[in-house]
Amino acid sequence: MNEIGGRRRVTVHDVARVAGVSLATVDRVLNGRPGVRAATVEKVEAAIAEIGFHRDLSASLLARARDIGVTFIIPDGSNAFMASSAEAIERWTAPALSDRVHIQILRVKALDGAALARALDGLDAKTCDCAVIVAGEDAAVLAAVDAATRRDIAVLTPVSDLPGSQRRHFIGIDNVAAGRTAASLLGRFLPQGGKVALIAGSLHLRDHSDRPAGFHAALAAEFSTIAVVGPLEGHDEASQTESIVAALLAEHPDLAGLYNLGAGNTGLVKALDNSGRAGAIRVIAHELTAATRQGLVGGAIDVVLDQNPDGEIRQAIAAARALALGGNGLSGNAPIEIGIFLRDNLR
Amino acid sequence: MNEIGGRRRVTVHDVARVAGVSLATVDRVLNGRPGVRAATVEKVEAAIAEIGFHRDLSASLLARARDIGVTFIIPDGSNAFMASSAEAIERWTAPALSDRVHIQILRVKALDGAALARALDGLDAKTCDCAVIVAGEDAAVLAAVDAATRRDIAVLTPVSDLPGSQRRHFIGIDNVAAGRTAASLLGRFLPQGGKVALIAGSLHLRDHSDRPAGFHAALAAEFSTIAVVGPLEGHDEASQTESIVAALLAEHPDLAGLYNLGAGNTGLVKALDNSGRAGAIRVIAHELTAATRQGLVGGAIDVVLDQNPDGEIRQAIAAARALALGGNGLSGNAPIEIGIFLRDNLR
DNA sequence: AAAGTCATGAGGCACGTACCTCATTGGCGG
DNA sequence: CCGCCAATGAGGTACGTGCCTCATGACTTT
Repeated sequence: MNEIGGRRRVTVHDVARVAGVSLATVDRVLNGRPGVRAATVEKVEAAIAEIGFHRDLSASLLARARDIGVTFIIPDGSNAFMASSAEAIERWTAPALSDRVHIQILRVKALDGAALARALDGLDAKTCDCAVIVAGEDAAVLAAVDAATRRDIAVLTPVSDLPGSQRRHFIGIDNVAAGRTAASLLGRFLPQGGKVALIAGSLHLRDHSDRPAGFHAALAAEFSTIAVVGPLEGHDEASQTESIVAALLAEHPDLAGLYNLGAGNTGLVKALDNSGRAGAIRVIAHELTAATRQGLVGGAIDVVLDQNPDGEIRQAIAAARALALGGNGLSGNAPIEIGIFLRDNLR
Repeated sequence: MNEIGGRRRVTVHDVARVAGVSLATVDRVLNGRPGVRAATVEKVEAAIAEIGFHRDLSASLLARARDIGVTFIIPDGSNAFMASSAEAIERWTAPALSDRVHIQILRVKALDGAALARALDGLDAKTCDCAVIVAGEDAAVLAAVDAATRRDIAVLTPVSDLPGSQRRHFIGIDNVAAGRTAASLLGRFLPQGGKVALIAGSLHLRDHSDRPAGFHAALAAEFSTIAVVGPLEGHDEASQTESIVAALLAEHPDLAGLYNLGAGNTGLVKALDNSGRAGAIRVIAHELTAATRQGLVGGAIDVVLDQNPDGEIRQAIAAARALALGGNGLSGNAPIEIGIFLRDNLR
């Protein structure tokens, strides 16, 4: 009794019966194989719509000879966000295996479009149904993405979108909104107005250029009493960020707020602590990592905006599964929300 | 070739071979059927661990004769949060069907423990593997939950925990942390200190008593210059909340902040707009609904704390699937985070 | 010693789909 | 009219697990 509440499950047999064709023909239509007249295809599709047939993913997955392969290509290096993404991927590897999704991680040199393109080109459609990449806007990468798509490998681009490419799906936060949110919080934190510093990492990645745009726009629209210093570039690097912040603090004794939209937060916290002004300046940073966590708990950082890598990974896996199983992969996954963390709601 | 990268899938046959027992015995162990000596059980479990066997959910689901039934029992009435939960449930009904999860919604009278208990008692294990309920701390409900658990129906309690029961899993935000977060934000919004009003709904539900606890604790610890007015009870009702807020605003011309931890936000926004002081008072409310959305966009509300019903529903479905399939259901689902929304990061 | 109980083995069918091979049909051109 | 080919039918096997029946051997009870 494959039923709940007395209704039998609708199967391919039902489709065949209603359409007045054989099972083999239904199968040909369902799996896009050749050898069916257009008129017959329509009959089958009408029957599918009429009785509300939905392919049973369990049986489908069981019947197809091979499992689903998903390859994550992530930048190598010391970037804390990427490290936590990698952790999240590893955390989900075993559970995904229960759903016959095999996960593989490939590391490439950070910010090297050519290397990423080579990695993409090297993917074999036999062992990889779906690639998940973090890419800058690079011509070589765009070409590689399109080539992979033509080889029947779906490409997902979390974190940073690739507008010009054939990518199937974007998973990630709205970085303009993130910048706006930082501005809006700082504005409310400083009702008297004041001087606020903006620190960027590299402007190469799209997410790092969207954020300042949103930040400036929101400040201009709502908080005209706040003046912005910068942007200064910390190159996502702890020691550089530390010296920049230290210089900044020395130069502006009246600094009231600070927004670091890049990485290198270890340096940020160190500089603030050393200056003795931690807690007196309202600070917003990005990505929940060991460094920003410590900053929150210690009081040097007020708010952390987070991309929720765990959620992104989960969604990427779900989307990959849906894509590989013939769905469109877009159904029913909400966009990732911007995580906002204070000391008080740290998970 | 059921493989990726050349490694064959580990099946029950492999377990049987490695353990040196028959397939039937492995099956008995895996599905908790009687008739196996303890020593043999250990042999099988050792083999499972050794070769890393994981039950194939697809095949398992396919093999068992019936699908998974999940019943959501939600309070009837005009509560906006429940309405958006119901929407989220309906949104996920179709996608869940692809995974052989049948979703059913049962509505009971709000805040009526006896009615909820009756609904739970009426569930048949034949058509329902898992019930998801929102319950107050009621003796009748606790008993019904335990009874359902004994009938092999797993019970999940999102939103509001039931500490004394046999519930299998809690999905929901940390409401003490939510209260702390509201306090922490208001404290930072009002660096000069000031008077802040606290409005509660009913203190019957656990979430509504946890929030003020966190709120007061955080204020006391970090923001001693802020004085609290209240708590006043709005009974989660728009008209009552409106009159309370109107009276409050009239009585305290110097009110600087407001935290409504209950529902009835339509009334809150109306009272603020009518007073002409919307935007001049920092306001924090709960649950992203049409009313709070409007408040955010219009400027009457600064921040909304949200339980993310969509995420909760998704997790409840996933947990129900895992539970019904013999897993423990707890693996790999992060606790729900507190959503923090400003006008700038509205989704 | 006979009868009974318990642990286990052996094997088979079912679930719904994918994919394969081998007929069979009908229409077409030569 | 014959042969060719495209379209379709018929039917099988496989995927990995759940669940069922029946047989067998060992050990206990009377």
